Amino acid sequence: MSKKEALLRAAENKVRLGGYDNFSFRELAAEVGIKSASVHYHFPTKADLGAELAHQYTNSFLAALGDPESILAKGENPIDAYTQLFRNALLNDNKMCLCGLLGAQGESLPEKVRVEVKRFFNENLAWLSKAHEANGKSDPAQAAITTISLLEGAMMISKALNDHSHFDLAIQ
Amino acid sequence: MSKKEALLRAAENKVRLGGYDNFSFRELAAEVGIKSASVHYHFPTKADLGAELAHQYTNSFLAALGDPESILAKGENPIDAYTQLFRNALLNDNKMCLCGLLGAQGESLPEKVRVEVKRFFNENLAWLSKAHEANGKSDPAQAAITTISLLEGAMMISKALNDHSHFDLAIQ
DNA sequence: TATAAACTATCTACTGATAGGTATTTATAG
DNA sequence: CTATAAATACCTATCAGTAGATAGTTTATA
Repeated sequence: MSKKEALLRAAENKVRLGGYDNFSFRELAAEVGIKSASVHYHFPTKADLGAELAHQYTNSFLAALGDPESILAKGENPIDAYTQLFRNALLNDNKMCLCGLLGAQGESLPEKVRVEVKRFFNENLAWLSKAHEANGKSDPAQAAITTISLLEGAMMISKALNDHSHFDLAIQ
Repeated sequence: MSKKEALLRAAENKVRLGGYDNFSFRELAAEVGIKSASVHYHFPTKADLGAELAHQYTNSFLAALGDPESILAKGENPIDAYTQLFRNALLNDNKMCLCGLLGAQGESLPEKVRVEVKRFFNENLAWLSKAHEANGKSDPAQAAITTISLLEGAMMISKALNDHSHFDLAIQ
């Protein structure tokens, strides 16, 4: 793993635990074994790092999802697959959704970070609409916002109360 | 309004826009017209301020809700009343739920702040359970976590996308 | 020999926090 | 009634620590 990748992974951990202000170039540098000034070689500003982090996070998330149609073709419910992806993020990593946390912080973020967070939610809503439509839902757009709201909210509360059983109860 | 109250109101605005790190004693002091050192007279540490803020926020929220039984006695659905309280917080203030944001940041917060955030969610879940039970729901605890998850999540996404119509669509 | 990836050294700005001082008000004891 | 003590609510000045960022330099790679 390159230093640049290592910096992004270290930043992801910190942001998912405490938000955009929860990492500094000094901390990241120390974790990957370089000096803080060198972080600026890979990312000119903190906003650049944050934006690239959110961008990659969105890409990984979408890649892990695959296509709703092909999930359905395998005889699985794409909404269940989506729910499980969230559940794994919470249970395996024991961390918030990166863009969930950044979304809540939106007003205080640099513009280029906010743009990437918006992209995450727009792409997710599009995916979920497609999935609900494939499931024959009468109002796919409404079902989409309901699904992602429930999952993000349940994740947040489970983290706040430090009890993942709330998540499992919410998604029943 | 006393300086202490003014400090808490100023802090609430900042936290609801960007989280716990989004205010400093200097900023608060400047806003209410005192010096940053004087803020320490009212709140020994930043954690003390944060904890008192979350505590008062929870109290105000519960006070605004009233009792589920008495809402029902007026012929209204307590869950609708609860939903409207969230909606007003989003539309009037155009800000996140204080404890929603702090809950997501949970891992990076001082312990005494985290305790107050937990209190917010436990009290809200208790209220919602009572309300759903009064409505004759078969599993009030599950309905409660579902309700609050949906509302917190919808609020977060509406803020992230800067479009409150998502909230209204989600609560239909 | 050019480029990439790091370095050292330094800057300004801001953070929460503390020590110690100054009025003003309130409560208490002679 | 008054002198004194204490509490309230601020102040100035300052601290050590950390923040993001920059300029200029070195080292390694291809």
